[in-house]
Amino acid sequence: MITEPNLGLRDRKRLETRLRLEDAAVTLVLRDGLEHTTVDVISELADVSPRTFFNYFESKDAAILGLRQVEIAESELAEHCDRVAENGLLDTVIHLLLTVIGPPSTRPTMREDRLEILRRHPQLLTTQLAQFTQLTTEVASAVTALVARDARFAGDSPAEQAASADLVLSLCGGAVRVAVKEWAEMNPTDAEGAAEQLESRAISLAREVSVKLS
Amino acid sequence: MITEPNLGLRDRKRLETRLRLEDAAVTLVLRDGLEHTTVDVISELADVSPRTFFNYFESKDAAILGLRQVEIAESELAEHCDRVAENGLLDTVIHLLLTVIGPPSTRPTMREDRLEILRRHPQLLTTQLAQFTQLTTEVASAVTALVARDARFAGDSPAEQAASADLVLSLCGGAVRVAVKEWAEMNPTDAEGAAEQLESRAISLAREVSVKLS
DNA sequence: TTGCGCCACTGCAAATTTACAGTGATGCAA
DNA sequence: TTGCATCACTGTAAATTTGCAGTGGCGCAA
Repeated sequence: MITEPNLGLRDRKRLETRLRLEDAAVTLVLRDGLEHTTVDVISELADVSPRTFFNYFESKDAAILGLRQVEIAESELAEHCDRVAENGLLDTVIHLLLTVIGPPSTRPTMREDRLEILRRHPQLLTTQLAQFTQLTTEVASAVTALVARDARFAGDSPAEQAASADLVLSLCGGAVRVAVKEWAEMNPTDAEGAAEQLESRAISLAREVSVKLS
Repeated sequence: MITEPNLGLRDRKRLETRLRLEDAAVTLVLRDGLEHTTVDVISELADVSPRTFFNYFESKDAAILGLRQVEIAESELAEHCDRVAENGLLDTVIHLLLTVIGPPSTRPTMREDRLEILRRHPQLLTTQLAQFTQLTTEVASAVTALVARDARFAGDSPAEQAASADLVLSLCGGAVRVAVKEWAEMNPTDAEGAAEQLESRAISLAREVSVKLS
């Protein structure tokens, strides 16, 4: 059991429960197939009640695919706003994206297992796509809020701010995507603690490009 | 991990938490001594917050000695009352006593460990004694309620009922004590599932005597 | 003696989990 | 076609856990 530092007891247990549910879902689907894996047995294997399952995931598919519920609370946004002053907009948006995507699972083979599941049950791709769409929308509005609070865009019109937010999101999204791809291509044994490096790698990618373009 | 049957998810987890706390307390006291074992480290080893510790035990000593908080809820009493109709008063009181004492821990060496702790830290005997006193008092009032609901004592005065309750409690307490002593003297390897036999042994002891005296 | 820190323990509000009783969709057997 | 069972999912109240800010005792150093 990898102990997550910087996390209080409550948050650590929440994370562990989420991972137990994802592990149980993936394991059971691989063993018994999608239709024979009910929410009840997933919850039983994860040692929580079925109702708790739906406190963590919007649907059975979401647990199988590891899709997190996307909703940026006002308080959370405030934290990110504080980051803007210290670290700049790019860093903040990248941090926000990684927060939304969530920490990669502890199980090393999780990625391969999920790809195998998608291969066997292509209907899950629908859920996958829908989630990506919603995720982009949600994050976009948050980024808009962040841009509106940034001094450099303070005088712009709302329309201009929205456009800037879209561009910032594109840039940061691309940086995260590249960083994740690099991470995904790493030798699994090297993946130790790469989660933290993911953020700094994405940030330096984004900064590089933005400096070159400025 | 021994799975307890007949128990819902909520009750099973509550039992596991209690046992984790008792295990942690005994382990740490044996390793580090009584004064170096704080509630904080016990809770940390049991993976709950220190506040939760005090939801389960009235004091640090209670956890070390495995003394359960004694309080017989109205609903619990109602269940026991149902047993009176089916099984008779003696069976019911004995069942109540064993419920209050609580199921023996899963760890086989727990008894020896606690005796060793009492040897090293005799001041814990004070807590032990105090608890026994309170336990007797609490159970006594419950037994009084049970007697009051028993058809054979229905016509008696409250004073007579109270006296009968005391005698019934003495008899059943003695039976349980003898049964526990027999159990404690068993070869530890034979102690498998003896918890259930404990009750039937105590019941037959009490019945034997009451038949002989009637 | 005084202050300071550690520790046992408590009160309380907020977060989390559970039990339970639903609803609606879907498949399957009579 | 008509139940009937199963399953995904939801609303809600109650149980449980946690964080936090205490209180009070006690030892120990200045």
